Amino acid sequence: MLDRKFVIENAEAVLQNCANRNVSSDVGKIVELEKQRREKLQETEKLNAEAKARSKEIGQAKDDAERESLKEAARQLRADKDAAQKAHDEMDAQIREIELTIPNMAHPACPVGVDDKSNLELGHGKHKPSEFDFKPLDHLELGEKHDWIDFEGGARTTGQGFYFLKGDLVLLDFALQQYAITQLSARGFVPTITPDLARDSVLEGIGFMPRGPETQIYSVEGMDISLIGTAEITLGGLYSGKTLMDTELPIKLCGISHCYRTEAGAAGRASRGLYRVHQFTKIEMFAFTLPEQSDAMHEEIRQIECDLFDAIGVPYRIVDTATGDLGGPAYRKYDLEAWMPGRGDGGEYGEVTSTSNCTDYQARRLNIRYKEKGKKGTRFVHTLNGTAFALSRAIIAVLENNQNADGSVTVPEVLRPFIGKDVIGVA
RNA sequence: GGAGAAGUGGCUGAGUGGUCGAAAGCGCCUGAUUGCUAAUUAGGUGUACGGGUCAAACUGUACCGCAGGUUCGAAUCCUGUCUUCUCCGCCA
Repeated sequence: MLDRKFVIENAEAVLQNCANRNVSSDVGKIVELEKQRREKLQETEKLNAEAKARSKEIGQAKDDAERESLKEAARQLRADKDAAQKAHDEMDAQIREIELTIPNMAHPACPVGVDDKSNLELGHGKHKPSEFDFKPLDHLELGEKHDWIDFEGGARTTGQGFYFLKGDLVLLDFALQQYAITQLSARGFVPTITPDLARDSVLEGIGFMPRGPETQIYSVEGMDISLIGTAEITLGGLYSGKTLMDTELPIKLCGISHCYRTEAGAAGRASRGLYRVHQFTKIEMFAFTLPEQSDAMHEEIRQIECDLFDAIGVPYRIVDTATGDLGGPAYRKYDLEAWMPGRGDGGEYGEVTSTSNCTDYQARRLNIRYKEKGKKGTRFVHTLNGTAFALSRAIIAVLENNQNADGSVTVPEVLRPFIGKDVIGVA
């Protein structure tokens, strides 16, 4: 959510931004409604002040007659005030409804375009895609060969898109988690295991739609909680409604959680294997910062993502996401797309991480503020998130890039201490 | 899951229908004073949204977990809800 005053005072820029993001919001209506709302607010407050004054006089009334007449006057004023209040609240609700549809403003350097075709490639990782002197398998073929992944069993027990991970792949999964947690911890991100469910109000604050036909989220029947699609939700919700001290910031967290996604409407884009699944584990970075820290923090998180994927020997490219592909909360977003030799014909890049600077967009919805010592008032914090490893996709990248002619997979050196093997899938 | 108790300002904690944004203490800030990492003393010290101003000063409204209700008037009474604590049950 944007600041209401900002929207009113910069209606044209906000409208242009909506267009750039391929979102339609009735900004003009907000401007008009807000003007009316303020008038109504003043009327309400005036009536209320008047009613309060009468009520106070009742306590000191000389006699019953005077008391009764004051009561009547107060009753009338209160009724008028209630009517004005109601009108005001209705306008306020209408404004808020529109406000919720307005996306965050975009970083000035953000490539402008209505969809991902305008995404800008910023650079590549340390490693180049391998030249295999054999025909590389995709991760599903590798998984089948070694009995690592069982989608059939997943479908039988749970449903399409669920899977069992088995054997050495489990060790690889844990190794990636451990490595990420170790690295992030060393860089000041506090390891944090979060709930896998969150209140719908928190989901909404982060920018997800918990229910409805377009939802990507599994919700729990009869309760206002849902399975989270990412730890961003719970980590962001962690300080909802709180006012932090500026000296506490930045707060850097390394979230560990399962992620559940319905992937509704993704059928046409269905991908083989682990690429698009209903449940996976994710190690997620999250930061609460001062406004002036968020740009630098965003670069820091992006750099960590690069370091992690460089460390596990996966080739990738960095993408600066175009305005139309940013989603609602992001001010700027970088994706890492890993080279996946088994994807498409002869390999393709596939998204493995994403880091967003959401500035104060989520903080305003979640009401997360900070206070500067000695200064009056509070301001909203900035929030940022970024993927360290999404297990499933990181596994794809490791398996496909490090495979050998015999179908075994060389374990990236940094992961070996956690696995205890140099190679997995040896016949 | 069952039964109780409680949720007040940065903290502790008063307040059971009117003059309460809320006593007191602590903490914090400012000044005074004492030559000594402190004591004493005076004053100040919440947030949000409006009005006002170049900016302040100043000023209106709301906020005593949250949402409703009763009443001329609610921190105070009623209902619901959330959270916390205690006891019981169950259980990894």
